[in-house]
Amino acid sequence: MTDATRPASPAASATETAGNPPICAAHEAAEQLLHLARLVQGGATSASENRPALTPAQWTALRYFARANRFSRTPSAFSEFNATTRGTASQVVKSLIGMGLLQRSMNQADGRSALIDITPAGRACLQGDPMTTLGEAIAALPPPLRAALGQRISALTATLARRKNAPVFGNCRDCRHCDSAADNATWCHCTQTLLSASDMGALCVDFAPVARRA
Amino acid sequence: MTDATRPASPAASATETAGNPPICAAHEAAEQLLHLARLVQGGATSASENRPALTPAQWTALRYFARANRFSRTPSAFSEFNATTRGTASQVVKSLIGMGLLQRSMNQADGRSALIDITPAGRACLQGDPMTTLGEAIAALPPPLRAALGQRISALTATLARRKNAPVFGNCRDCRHCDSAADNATWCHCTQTLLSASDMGALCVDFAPVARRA
DNA sequence: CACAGATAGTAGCGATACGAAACTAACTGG
DNA sequence: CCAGTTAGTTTCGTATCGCTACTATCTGTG
Repeated sequence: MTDATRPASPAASATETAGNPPICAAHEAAEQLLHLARLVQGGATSASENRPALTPAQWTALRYFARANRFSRTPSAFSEFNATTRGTASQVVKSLIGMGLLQRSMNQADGRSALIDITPAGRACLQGDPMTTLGEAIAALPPPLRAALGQRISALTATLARRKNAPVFGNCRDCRHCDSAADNATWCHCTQTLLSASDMGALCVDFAPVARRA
Repeated sequence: MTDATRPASPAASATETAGNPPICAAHEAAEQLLHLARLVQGGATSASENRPALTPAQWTALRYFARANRFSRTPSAFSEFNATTRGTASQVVKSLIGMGLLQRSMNQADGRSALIDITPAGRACLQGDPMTTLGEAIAALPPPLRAALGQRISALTATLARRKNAPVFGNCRDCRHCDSAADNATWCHCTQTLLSASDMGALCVDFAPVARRA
């Protein structure tokens, strides 16, 4: 391939990126981060035997209801988490229920509220989550780098969520509502319940530096 | 709020997250990363005076054509970059041209190819890019953390892109086609052209650990 | 108890994103 | 000259997603 096949003359190169301040490293990193997310979600979401070709929104919902604790598995909480409207969230949930990946049950104490739980089929489906490729890539990092990366991303998420007026959705282990009395159990002052060890790693709407219901 | 208002009995808590292996840190970081991207793109993309309410895909395209070098500003290159089809990329470009944010010109050497350039209006529009909130949050990090974060994200992007059969799209300064002879200019063996300093910071389709045209 | 206001969830509408496939035009190699 | 490839567009069907309106339920106050 010779120079003649290239579109721009050398003289043209002066104008094309001129007048443009050199992109700062932070801006560039932000672009790469969005690009990374796009690569995970967009590229070739084809179905296979154990991967039923869910849309990005459906994967997000399935992941959410697999990870959220029992106070947070409602359509409304998911809509807040995902920075969308309740209507949109309701549709996504409905579609997943129709596939048998989620199931709905009534809240005995509040007739308005619905409890959404992931089904065994839903858990099996999560094994084919396209996001796991990213998880594996992160897992391949040396442990100190991986830990630092996770901390940074968490902090950025919190910053952005605050700026977008979305709730922060942290883990109970970092929540100031929680009182770690014993080794295996923790008292949550917000929900007035005793949390098991598995609860501690789950997402919670009531996560708070800022108390929302106290 | 008392315990009675809470939906699940303590006994139910044993089943809801049981049978679920504790989510590993890498998986959790991957989820947070996608969540972060969602917060940037999804939440309240309302229009204001200098921000014309573009869709996420349109923002991505506008950013791409602002940053890509002169060999990479084509609809096809953008479609590869964004892990989408040429048809979709064509539509997004057309819409931005209709808004006057991009402009098209013919490639003299190849009648099939189109050159897409960002207009002054497009550059002005980028000032209102919702992604800048993320850029600012990253810029607020201490410099060593920021640099490490950027490196990690770049590496992850490259890994994922390779796995998705998408091109890697790096900067010329990291490309092995490039031969830094002088301080201000670099010879690119791939395109047989002399690159200016501003070219070096731009995205290139021909970026290569793997030579695609050599 | 009555009632106003807030909240959980759903339904329908419209605009749009996106991928798949078909198509045209132009380039490339023999 | 001609088969094969590549750049780009168009069309179409599906799904996303925000918005608005609506119902049902809960909560607080007098």
